[in-house]
Amino acid sequence: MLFASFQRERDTIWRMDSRYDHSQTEAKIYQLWAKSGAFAPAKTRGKGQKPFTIIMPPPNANDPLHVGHAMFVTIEDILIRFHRMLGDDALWLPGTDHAGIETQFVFEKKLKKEGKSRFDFDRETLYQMIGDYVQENSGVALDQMKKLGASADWSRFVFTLDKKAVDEALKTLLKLHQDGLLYRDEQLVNYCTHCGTAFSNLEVEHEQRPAGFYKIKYGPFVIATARPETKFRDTALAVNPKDKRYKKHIGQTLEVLGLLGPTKMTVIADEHVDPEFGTGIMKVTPAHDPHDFELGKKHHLPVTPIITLQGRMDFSWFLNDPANDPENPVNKNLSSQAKALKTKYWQRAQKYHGLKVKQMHEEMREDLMKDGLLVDYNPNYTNTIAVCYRCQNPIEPLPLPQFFIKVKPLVEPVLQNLKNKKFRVYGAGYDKTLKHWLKNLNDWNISRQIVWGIRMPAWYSTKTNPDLLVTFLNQAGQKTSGQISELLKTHSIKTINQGLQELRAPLKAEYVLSTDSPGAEYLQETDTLDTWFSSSQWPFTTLKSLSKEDFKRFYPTQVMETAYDILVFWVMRMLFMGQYATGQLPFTDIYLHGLIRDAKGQKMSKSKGNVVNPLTVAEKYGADALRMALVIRSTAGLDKAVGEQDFRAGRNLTNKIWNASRFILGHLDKNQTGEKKLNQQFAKKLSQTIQTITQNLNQFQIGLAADTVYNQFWHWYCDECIELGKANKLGGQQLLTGLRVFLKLMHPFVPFVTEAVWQVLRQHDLTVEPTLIGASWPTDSLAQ
RNA sequence: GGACUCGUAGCUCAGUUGGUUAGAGCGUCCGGUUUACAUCCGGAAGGUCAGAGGUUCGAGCCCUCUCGAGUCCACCA
Repeated sequence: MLFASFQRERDTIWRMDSRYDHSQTEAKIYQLWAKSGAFAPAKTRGKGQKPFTIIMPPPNANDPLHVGHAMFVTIEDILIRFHRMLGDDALWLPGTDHAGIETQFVFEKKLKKEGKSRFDFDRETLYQMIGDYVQENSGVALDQMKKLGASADWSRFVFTLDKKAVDEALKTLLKLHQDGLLYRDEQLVNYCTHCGTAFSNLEVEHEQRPAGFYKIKYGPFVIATARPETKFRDTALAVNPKDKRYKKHIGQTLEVLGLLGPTKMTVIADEHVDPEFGTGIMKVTPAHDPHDFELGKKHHLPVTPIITLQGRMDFSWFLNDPANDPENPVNKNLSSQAKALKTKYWQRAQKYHGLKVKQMHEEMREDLMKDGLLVDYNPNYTNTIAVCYRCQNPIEPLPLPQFFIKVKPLVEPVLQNLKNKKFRVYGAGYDKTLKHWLKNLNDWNISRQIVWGIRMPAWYSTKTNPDLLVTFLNQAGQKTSGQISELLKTHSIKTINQGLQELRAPLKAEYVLSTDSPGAEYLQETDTLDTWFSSSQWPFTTLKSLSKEDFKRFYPTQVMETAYDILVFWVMRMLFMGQYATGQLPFTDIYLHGLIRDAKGQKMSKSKGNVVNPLTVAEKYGADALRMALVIRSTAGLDKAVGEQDFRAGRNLTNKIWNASRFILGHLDKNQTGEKKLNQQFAKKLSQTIQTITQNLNQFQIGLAADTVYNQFWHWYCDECIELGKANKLGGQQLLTGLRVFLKLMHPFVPFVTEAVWQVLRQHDLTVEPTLIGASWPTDSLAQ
């Protein structure tokens, strides 16, 4: 039985059991690394040292790790350890993301359980509460990454809402503003009435959903629609200019009888209308349909919303019009028949007002039938609708003034750089996907109606914008809302600002963009920036927030490693934002890993109950086993099925490494010299293996490198060479050299067990390098 | 409708610029334990590399088509 102790580690006795027990080693090894100072690069870059920087994709600050995180930790740790051993100036910069919407919604759920909602608090208080909540949970993910062996430089940790990082991100916003690339506009935004915020186009999913399909009598026509509730605010009818059936109506203004009486509608012609679909005639609702909105712009139609931000029907436009009120004096001279009609419409509007869309459909169906306007109703029609990526509720396209970034000028240089191969994308065809996206990207809506995030630094003067709509909690905690000019008569601006919940500025409102308040009479926009706005700048805001020197030394970075499913959300945006803000691409190599699926290749989901918790696996089989299982034979861009048997195989490898080392150590004293020819062959093959693994890793063939080193170690070194050693055909020193080489080659993949063995070697003075994490990568000379 | 990807052993997947008898893990069968490891060792079965055609001295890999599976995008009201 062999005994060993850590060099200079007091009282830590290492017993080489016949089984490798990860639970006895991993925590100690991690501490050893931390103490050795290996995580951080040296104070200054050494002569001739190449930079190697990876900015970690920041996990959500309040989320525990899932298996996807384990994948990025493993791959990035492999790369960083490899380059650290190569002698590069290696930095792996960790951080966490505030994840605006995700986090706020988790917090709101918590509030709901306590019987509260976000509307019970002013935005400052709410922000503080969420901040405290995130603070409480933020250590979890970091500790878990350490358990997986992440050799990141924790001294350079950055959080997306750190003041310095925020300042850097806002500098870019001001630059965009100055360059005329930031604008405020009222467009149809993707509004989720359930989540209470707008989303960018990328955050909207399209789904086939059953929806009722209506054919409704519309004056002389019949129109087909799945959204009958918006017809009250239709502003035109559209037909294809080539459609013979309707040609004669083009340009006509017709009276159309609807559920609330007659309205006037002009028939316009547009190529966009498909004569084959439905009845070939389309109602135009610019306020609630993206295409109708475009059409409305083209034909100068008014934008008249009927659905509120809360997702309820708004008939105030009807109810506020005295002409519609049968009891109003303006209607006193009506005939009794006319009055009865007015009363019917008036009562309907009252009934409709405030209904949710779904209820509205039911009411309408009944009323349409009563009035004989419903030509056909198909309840089994399936339609592609936009749904919220978070809550899966339908997205309402609503007109709302928001801030947008013009992307075309930002994207151009990136496309050029892609064409000129200034950066590479590793991952099945995703370079093509990226190209396609860059070419077809729409302007980026960066406004979000939530508080957890970077507040838009836009300021509205209450003097020049008397029509700002403001909601705030007064000193007694009561909610008050109204136009600012009215509110200021009874409240001080200070009170309003302190209790401010929400500010809505009309599109024409003037604003000043500034990180500081331009004056006492200004109120700041209450919207926050899209989380991706700050993360798109992450590669340089992190480094800049640390120090000028760090930015200079580590930017641009080398590798961006993340899952392919956030290519367009994050990677693409980092490319164009980095290029724009710094004049340089933020990285040169993009490695996209696939998604981890369960053993049967099915997607992991909570509802299926097949979710693998990486920490549970790490506890059972060891972090090394988990890492190996995730990465071995994985391919960039392709999904990987991983299950219990893979973890077991990984665990078996760690045991194999442990026992092979145990054997070598126990047999060195026998001083075998071996046969010269076999020794030479051994040396040659060892060199070849080094070359292969090195080349694999340099070419980002990580799964192949893992597979190769696994097989070479197990089936060549152990099965063949050690057996030759037993027969005294291969020299003991040769085998020891081989062991050291393999420990080094395997270290990036299975860092704990290799380091544990290394420490035993060190104890026996069988290596001069004190730690494996700080050791040099083997070259094909055999002087290891 | 557009784009991308995949189809290799029973299952999950590798296969590095086209180059000897196509590999691994798990599973199956046979054998093995006097001391590195049964979390092991030796051996075996199992593949017309989806199909067809083409380029080539040579194709799992390159090209074309067909079939099958999946992902992403897309304005059919």
